[in-house]
Amino acid sequence: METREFGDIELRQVREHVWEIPREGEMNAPARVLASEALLDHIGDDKTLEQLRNATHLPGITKHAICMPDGHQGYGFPVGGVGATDATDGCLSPGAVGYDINCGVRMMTTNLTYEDLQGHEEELVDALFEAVPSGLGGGGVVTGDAETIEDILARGMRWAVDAGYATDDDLAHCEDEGFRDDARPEFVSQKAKDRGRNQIGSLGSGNHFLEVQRVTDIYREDVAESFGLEADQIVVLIHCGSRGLGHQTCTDYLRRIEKEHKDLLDDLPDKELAAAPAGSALAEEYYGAMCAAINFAWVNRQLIMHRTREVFADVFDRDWRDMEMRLLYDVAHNIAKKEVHEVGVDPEGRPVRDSDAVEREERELYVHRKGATRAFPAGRPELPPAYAEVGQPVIIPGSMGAGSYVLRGGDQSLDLTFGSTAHGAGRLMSRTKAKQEYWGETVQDELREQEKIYVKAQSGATVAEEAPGVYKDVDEVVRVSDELGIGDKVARTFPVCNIKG
DNA sequence: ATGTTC
Repeated sequence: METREFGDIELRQVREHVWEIPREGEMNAPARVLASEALLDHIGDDKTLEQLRNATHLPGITKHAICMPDGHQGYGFPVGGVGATDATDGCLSPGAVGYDINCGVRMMTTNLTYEDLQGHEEELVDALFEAVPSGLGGGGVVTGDAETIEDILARGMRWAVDAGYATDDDLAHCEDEGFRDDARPEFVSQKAKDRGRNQIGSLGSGNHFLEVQRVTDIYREDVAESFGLEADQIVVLIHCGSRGLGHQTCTDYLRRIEKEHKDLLDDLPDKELAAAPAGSALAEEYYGAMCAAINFAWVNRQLIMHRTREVFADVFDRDWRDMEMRLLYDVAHNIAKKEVHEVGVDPEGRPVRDSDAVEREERELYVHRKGATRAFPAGRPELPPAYAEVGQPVIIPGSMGAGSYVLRGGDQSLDLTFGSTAHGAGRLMSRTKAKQEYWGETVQDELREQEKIYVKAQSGATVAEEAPGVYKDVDEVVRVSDELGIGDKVARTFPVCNIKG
């Protein structure tokens, strides 16, 4: 069996695209990397593997710590990491969720074709840029008073329905129906709420964007039909998170963990893994606060989608309902969730990998997905009726020059990844390096002239940082997901208009 | 990712 070495870490190949760091020393489980040889070279290039091995030290980590094909190093726990910890005697880790709680992506379909849009690209990109708040700092679609922010945190997209920004159909096409019942706004600090108040409905900066795209390829006709996708169709992708509110919430709880659970931190190889013991008051409070920030992010994406419908109605002089602007799905890729999974256990009832298991039991776990997307196959009870028979849509954004993919949850995902797959292309170089290599305006000119992609951004520096060349090959990431059967290719899109911070 | 350096 083939092995690969990166520094002091040796990976053994289990089978194609599956690599394992064997359990040793203080590790509580082996680690696994799901990658082709080419992607593994990227993953071995930074601290991802060391961070993944560190993650296996988390109390109660079950089966494996897993790195998706687009993994790269993050704060403590790798981006592209999945870690399922026992919800009773394990831990809950803000570091394994990330700063941008419920960063995620949604796709809205339309009945427009690329032909309908051609000639209107500049008008559309200008109107979207005008209507959708973006960039660092404040300014949102709505400004919330103290009562509104509480309501948004508690009720997520249900608030948006009552306020006239969402329909029941939108709710039915969102992970968790756009609402986490476990949200506890009282555990979100006043400072975080104050930061969130004037950012309700705003894109933010960095890799966040809104993109109008056309469908170029269909890989599974029957699934695409269930998703309402066909070639040449115009769709809209919205990628953003919980802005300052989620960031502040993460910061608040990292600090409290350092103060209140120093003993646990001292036992971990990296303090940035920052976990609170399951069942502790702090774990319960963080879970309630994180769920509230999750609700905020869903409202954020909903308000941006609402504005997008208004802009399309203006530009094409038609009601958005006539253009059938429907939410296909909204997926979170920075979250933790209590989920029940079947795991193999040893004779003492301890979760072990399948090859060492004597029987299988259902366990309640905190599934941390940090830069990883839920990818549940048909049959999981969490799926909404629209996708119960076909599997959930998974949306994987590529760079602004490459386009994106729609997948559906694969039938191997529950066995391999606790029902997860990748979340994007993954960065190849740092933001600093990107700014040395690229100039924003040049990138925009080339995309427009060579690819008919219209990009408008608050900052030229952001365009340089997000240039297509700074990302890995999204096709390769998706190929691995499809071949492993964790997320199956359904359709591919290509950018038409892109706005960003 | 982020009122981009508590």
